[in-house]
Amino acid sequence: MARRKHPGLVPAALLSYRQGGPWGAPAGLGLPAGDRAGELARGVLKEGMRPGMRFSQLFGRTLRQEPAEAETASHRLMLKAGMIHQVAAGSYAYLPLAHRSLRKVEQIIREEMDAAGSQELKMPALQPLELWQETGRAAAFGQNLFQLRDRRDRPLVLAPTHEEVVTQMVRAHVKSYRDLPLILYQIQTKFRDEPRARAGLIRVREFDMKDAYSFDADEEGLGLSYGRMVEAYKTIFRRCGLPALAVEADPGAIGGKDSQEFMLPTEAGEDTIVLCPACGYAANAERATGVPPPVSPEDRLPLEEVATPGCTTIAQVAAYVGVPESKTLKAVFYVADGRLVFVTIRGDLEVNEVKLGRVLRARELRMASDAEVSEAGLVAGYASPIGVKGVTILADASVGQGANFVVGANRPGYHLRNANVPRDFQPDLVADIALAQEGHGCPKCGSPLRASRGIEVGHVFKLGTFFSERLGATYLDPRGQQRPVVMGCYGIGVGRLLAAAIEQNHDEKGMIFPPPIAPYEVYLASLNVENEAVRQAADDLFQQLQGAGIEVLYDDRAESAGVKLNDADLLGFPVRLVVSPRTVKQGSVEVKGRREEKGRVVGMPQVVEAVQGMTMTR
RNA sequence: CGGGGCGUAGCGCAGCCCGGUAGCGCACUUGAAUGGGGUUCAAGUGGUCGGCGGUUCAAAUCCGCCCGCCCCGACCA
Repeated sequence: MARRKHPGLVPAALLSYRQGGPWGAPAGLGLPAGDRAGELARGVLKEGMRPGMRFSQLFGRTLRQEPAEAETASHRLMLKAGMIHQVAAGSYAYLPLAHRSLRKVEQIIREEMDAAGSQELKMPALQPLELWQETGRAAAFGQNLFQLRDRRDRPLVLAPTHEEVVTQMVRAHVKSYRDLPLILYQIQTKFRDEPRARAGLIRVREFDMKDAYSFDADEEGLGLSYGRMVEAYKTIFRRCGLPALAVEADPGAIGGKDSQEFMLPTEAGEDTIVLCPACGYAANAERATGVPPPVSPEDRLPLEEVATPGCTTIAQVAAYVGVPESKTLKAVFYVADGRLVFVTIRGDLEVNEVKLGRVLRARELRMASDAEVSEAGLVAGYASPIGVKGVTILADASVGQGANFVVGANRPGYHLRNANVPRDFQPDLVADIALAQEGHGCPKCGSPLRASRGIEVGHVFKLGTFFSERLGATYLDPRGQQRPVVMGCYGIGVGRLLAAAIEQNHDEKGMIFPPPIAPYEVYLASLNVENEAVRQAADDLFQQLQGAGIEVLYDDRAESAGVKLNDADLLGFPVRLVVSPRTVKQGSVEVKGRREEKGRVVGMPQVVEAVQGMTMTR
């Protein structure tokens, strides 16, 4: 830690940043009175945040080498910059720089949620397990739910989300249609015992989330609330400087109607999204519909057996028989809630397990083991939907869009060619269970789809009456009828948003913060602090900037120029100011934007104005 | 949970095979020089070698068990 003057005992009133306490400025110097109104007008974000900080007193240090464990850019850079500190797998402390960014994100979220008419509150993270059993979600979350017991041995959970509690609370306080509509939100710590935490703040086990819940009298009301939240989200991401993309998402186990995810496109993303450059269709690959490449029509030929020794994969079979993969049928076996399901799909396509699970209404879905497959009388690698009994056969829609397929013969070393539906076998169910892939046709306009990776930073969801029915959250309508409230929920991962922003905005030297969420707006470096004139000029400039309400980290450390300039690039604030013997001699300062190649020299009296010109973008 | 890798100073690593004084670079402290892209020299501080047990005269090193962390997969309202 940097050496500093011990603050000693200072009356509390003097510690306010307005007074210029020993942390914000040298004792005794004090800060100019400043223009608080003007400062706030530049962005309510500054509320409660001290605008200036000396690097020599900042908690957290930048590292020369990067911790070996970090691979993802945001993880690596945040560790290197001393912004985060790992405490356990998926559990991080936010040091002051990260904390400032997070507070800015939260503040933007608050402003937009408030503007959309929702009310902030805060619910407990510690909740009785019983509440989660009432809705069946204790089982649905399974191992992901953190559970613990109190001293009286009562089972408790650390909440992964708050639908149960908010619904229970609304049940007690909402009685009439006159109490609706209602949107409540909080920014709260969530706990999820993820199977694998990864990539720094991208997937963690303890994280802060803004979660909002809407309560309406009917579906139409829900539509309005949902629309308002979508608009608020667009504004939030735009204000954070992030081009988040709204994509159709899978509604999940609760079975709501609409669901959209807000994705930030980046290679480090965990999700695949498919989008149509022509018409704007965009969906999570879990959910997306793609039109598979067509196959040319042909006459139905008679079924015949062919020997295919050693051909147990689609690629081998297609090559051996001499047909394209799109003229074969793939057989995949799943166990859905204990029941074996024979899934067949055109050989050039992949099964989308999310769609499959939804079609089967399965709570638990997994691939079948080889043993389970042979117990059902099927031959792995040569399994055939033709002549199978006692097993549910589910065919992808693509099976009906081709003819004369090569399928297994259900005996080792043989396949059948010229299989046709429904002539040769009749599926119990035909549905779209194919994974949409790059190059498939857009379901809206037919143009080729593109695929991209993305990080989910927000999710909005129409819940309907799932929770209100189970927990008895009802209201009386104007005719005195008791009805369940209709709900929606809306989440944004705050820390993940910060990580995603860095993921998307960095170069080989460091982070490049979108200005609205940068920890500070300005990095002020003094080169050669031993030089009294430099020190004096930099100190003065530091005071001036703070007085103008500009957020500035003043690098007053006795470090070499290289160290300071590299740290400036690493931390990636929007503006870098350099005061050096050279600039002092000219009565000027070097001003450089983080994305700019070269700085420019600005006369000392014009510096504040120049900086304001570069940071007033919000 | 399956596969792989790793735990030695705040960070990056060597030492381990072949048992015998715990080392290097960075960071940190002191002094001197330097002063626009991780500068130089000198002298220092800092370590339960992840934990427990075993073998041995002697364990960072060999053996066993456990714990933690990372990556891939599975999983993921």
